[in-house]
Amino acid sequence: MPQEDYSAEQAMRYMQDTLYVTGGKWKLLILTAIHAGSKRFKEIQGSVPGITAKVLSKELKDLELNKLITRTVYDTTPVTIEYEGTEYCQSLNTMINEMIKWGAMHRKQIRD
Amino acid sequence: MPQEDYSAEQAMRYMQDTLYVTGGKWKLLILTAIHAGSKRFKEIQGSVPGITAKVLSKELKDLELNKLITRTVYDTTPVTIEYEGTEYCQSLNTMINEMIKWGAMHRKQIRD
DNA sequence: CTGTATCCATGATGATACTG
DNA sequence: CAGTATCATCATGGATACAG
Repeated sequence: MPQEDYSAEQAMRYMQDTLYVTGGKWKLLILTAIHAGSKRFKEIQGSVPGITAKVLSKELKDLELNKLITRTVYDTTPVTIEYEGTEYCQSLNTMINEMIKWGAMHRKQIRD
Repeated sequence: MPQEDYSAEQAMRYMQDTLYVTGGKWKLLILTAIHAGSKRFKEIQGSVPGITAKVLSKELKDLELNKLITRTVYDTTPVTIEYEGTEYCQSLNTMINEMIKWGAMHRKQIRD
């Protein structure tokens, strides 16, 4: 039984909060892509396997609403749009890196 | 731009692996409940707000298949069944704790 | 390029009742 | 207590076409 910093009820609420913002099939994958350097719509779509434009569009809006990314329109011809993680988004870095690390470890495990 | 331990493609694959095992609406909440000490079916159902017996039953089977929990039948009267995290499940502790910590921080932020 | 609109299929979930 | 069965509903996502 691990010692926790929070009660079971608190832990549950906080986990729910985290999942509310980052949960679902795509958000963490999109953040991973942006985290890794993708900025343009097509670039992100290329990085996230299987995502369609419709879904990516909706998810980017959600992330923007939650202040995790910014959408900047550059007045070039044709217009260029860049998505970037906000400063606040960086608070997710530790968590995201832990998830990636676990996935790497897990992949090793199931291969053996 | 943070320095990463993995290439963008690797990071994406590993994140996908992690989400494959722990993703979806309920798995991390169930693991949080078990992590916090819940063992019995009803206990877990009581800890995870809104989950139905049908869904919990299915999710517990998935988690068992992925070797994250064990299901033990005790031959009492009436029969007692306990779910517990495996040793392998403990490798998720850091990640889960980071998610809970982030939720706690985020809740503070949005309150202000 | 960066999306939006529409239509449709599917899987996930909810409600309720029921079993060993 | 610990689930399963059945039916209905609903959100998610896929395919395709189209727009600024």
